[in-house]
Amino acid sequence: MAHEHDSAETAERGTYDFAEIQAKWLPVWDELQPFRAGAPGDTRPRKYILDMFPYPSGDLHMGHAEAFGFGDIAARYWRHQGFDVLHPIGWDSFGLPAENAAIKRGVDPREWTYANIDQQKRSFKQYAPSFDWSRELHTSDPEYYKWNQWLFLKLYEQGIAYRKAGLVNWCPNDQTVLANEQVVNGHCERCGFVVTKRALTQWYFRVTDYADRLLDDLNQLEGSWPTKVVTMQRNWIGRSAGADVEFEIEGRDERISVFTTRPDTLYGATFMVVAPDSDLAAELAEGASPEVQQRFQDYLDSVRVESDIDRLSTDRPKTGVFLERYAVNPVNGERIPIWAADYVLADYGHGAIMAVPAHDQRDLDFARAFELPVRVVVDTNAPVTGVIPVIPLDENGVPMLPEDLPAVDPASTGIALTGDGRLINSGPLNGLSKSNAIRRVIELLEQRGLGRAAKNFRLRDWLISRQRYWGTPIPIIHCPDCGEVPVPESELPVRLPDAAGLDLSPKGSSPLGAAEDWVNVACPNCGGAARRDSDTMDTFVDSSWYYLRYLNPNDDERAFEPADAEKWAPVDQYVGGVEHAILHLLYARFITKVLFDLGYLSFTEPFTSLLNQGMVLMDGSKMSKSKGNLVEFASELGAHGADALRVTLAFAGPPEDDIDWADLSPTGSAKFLARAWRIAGEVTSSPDVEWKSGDPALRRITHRLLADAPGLAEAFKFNVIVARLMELVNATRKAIDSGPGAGDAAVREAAEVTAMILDLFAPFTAEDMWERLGYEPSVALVPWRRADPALLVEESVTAIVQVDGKVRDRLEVSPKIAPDELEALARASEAVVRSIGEREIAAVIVRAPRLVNIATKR
RNA sequence: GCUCCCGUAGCCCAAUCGGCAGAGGCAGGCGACUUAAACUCGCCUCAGUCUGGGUUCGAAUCCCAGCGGGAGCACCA
Repeated sequence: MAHEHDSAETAERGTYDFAEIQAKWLPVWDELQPFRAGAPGDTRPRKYILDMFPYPSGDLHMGHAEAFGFGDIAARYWRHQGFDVLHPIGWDSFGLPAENAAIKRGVDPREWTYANIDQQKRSFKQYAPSFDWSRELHTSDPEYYKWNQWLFLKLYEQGIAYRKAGLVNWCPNDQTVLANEQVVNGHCERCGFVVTKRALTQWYFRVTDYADRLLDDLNQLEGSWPTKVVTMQRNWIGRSAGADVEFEIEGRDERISVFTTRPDTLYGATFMVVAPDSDLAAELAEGASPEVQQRFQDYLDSVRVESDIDRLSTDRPKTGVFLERYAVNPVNGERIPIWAADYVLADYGHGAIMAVPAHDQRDLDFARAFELPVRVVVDTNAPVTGVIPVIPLDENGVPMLPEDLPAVDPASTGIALTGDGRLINSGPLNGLSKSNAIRRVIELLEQRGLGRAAKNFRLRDWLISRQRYWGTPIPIIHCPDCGEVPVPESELPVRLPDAAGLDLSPKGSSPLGAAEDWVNVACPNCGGAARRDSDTMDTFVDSSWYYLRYLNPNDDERAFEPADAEKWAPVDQYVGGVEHAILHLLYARFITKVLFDLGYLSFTEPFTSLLNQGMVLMDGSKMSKSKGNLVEFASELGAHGADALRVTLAFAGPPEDDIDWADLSPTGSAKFLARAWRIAGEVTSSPDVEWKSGDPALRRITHRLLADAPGLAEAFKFNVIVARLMELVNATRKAIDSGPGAGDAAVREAAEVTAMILDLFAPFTAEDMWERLGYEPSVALVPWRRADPALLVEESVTAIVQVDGKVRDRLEVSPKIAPDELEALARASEAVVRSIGEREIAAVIVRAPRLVNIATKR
């Protein structure tokens, strides 16, 4: 009998089986398409939620699961809030891995890439993020990269895209050039090889023209972008203010300009240094004696073989060569020697500096190494107006007079005096503070035409050409007669030639150059024989504007429709890894500003809000096959199901924190989901039940969650929402088992709210619950239920009574209690009276209705 | 070396404005159900917030110093 009863009950309630639920709902969603955005006539307000699109590596891993999970929570949340949510997905499908696989295994990079996309897409479908798949795009499709080329031509017209010769970063492993941003601590950002320099002619985007705006507009992003990313971008752009100062050079007609942030120390300049690898150094050396020329040449050779990584080591002894040439200090006419030294960089400022060893540590190190004079021009012990002077104390704690201060001679201490102070030994600047002296000396220089206020950036122009196959061909034709000729827009796209028959192995020049049929063309201008530019674009060009292509990825008339951009863009919520803090995000900001200037966009920042998810670690370190700590996404998915994985990752902690898979329990998440799901099957009331008749205690918990969840979601506190859902499910369980029972209206209400909110984290379970509760799919489109304000106020609150900050009593009072009434109750409390004892009351702080603190005299 | 972030139960994490340190989970313990086990359900244990100062009626929260961990930058004139 008992057995029979059990099976009857099981048949009615069922058992939670994630595989069954997944298989049940996937086809339904495919049919219903609840995540299609921008339906004609849809009047809902719009939100654009975007995940950084993936490189198609073939499989999803835990990092994807986490990142796309967070993006999906946001997308689902805004849908419940009544928004028409655009949540697209696509593939960043150009790039080296495809090419390297082709070289290694002889497969076609295109086939390799698209096979990977197929596989990864199948994984995605299992995980069920609420993507609008109808907008899927591939950057390696001609339909996409055509518009990359269009963008290039627009930039070319503006003079923003240009070609120049220069020393560029070179990765000897990938056999290609790298942008500055792709060199991390002297290593290739992709493969980790040590980067070297090569003299090459390459294509650049003039991002430095936008440096000021890229920096200043970061202020708008503060608060909605992670502080870390904003700081990193600020540092990367690296604006510094100072002056350009011109020095006459003996035996040279033209003056040399140097940039300095400390023009106030101009009287302390005792020598000049030029970058050995600059044209300037070569020219100066030419005018010197043969021995000097030889020594310079030897030095230059030794500098050239140095990799960046050597140059980066900070406490390396200073090296250099005296060029036996002299410059003239514009303010005091002093003759100072000119040296070539590698601590001065050729591509920053003017590739030359005035050296002030007393007040700059690097210059001081150099001066001490080569016994050059050191002259102090700022007395850093002197008090400065407007600044409270810090007067040093002697060993007895008595303030020291300036004349008693220890001698601080940088030449002997080896420590440069970089602080503020009063100018000395500086003619008209004597007595001024640092900032006043800077202002004054710039005035003097400007009057005499020998200098001016100036600013400089660490940011360099973006090198965008690559000598590799699998990328967007640069739409330029080189004609012997006409020079650089842009491919006419009507002839776009310039399609990539077939890989078949091409040697893709890295040679330092583009494989496209060998595709004779492709590379040889008639000049669009004169019709003569000409050659296509055979370089391809950095894939960061592809991703710098893809967010706009999603608006209508099939538009073959234009890259995007400005009216669509007006409707949807900028992106309301962008989600992705912090590894793109500089690269991708800086480039996308830059291109957005360019498109704004060209009149295609009405906004200047692409991503209004940014969420950087942390990493998924295993046993404290990054997962990798070689470490043997790899947790496979596919096997976890098979073991626990998509929903349990999503809940586990969302619950693990704040999204921006790194999480350790070893600390997590997908089994625990699955148990929670099963608990929630079972409740939906136990509800016996019908959907038209009167909510108000429900148990008030349970309703209060439900409505508090309804009220709090939006704030939590918008602050990305997804882990807290999951915890609150668990609390609600526990309370509902209790209401069924030992409270008003499964038929109570509050139980149904709690179950429905659980399903609605659970949809953010566990869409399959939520959808199934929704059905069990008697509704049609999809729960994803259910509007957020409004919290009843009446249920948010407590009937009574616990007021705590403190004496000298220590809790002595608790009182149950009305939330509307008057402060003096509460104080009277507190003073009457026996525990409080006992605690105060004989002491006299000094003050009573009342914060009705929560707290009374009685402070006594001590 | 410089800058920024973080230190709360055995572990992962909560804690609107400075106002009861605990919401949730993991692990652990006890119990109910079971012939038994699993599942499920119920109950329980556990910290005074890294250390030392300071401000305050009151500090996990604000300030200073130190210790520990993480990140970024690192010859940028």
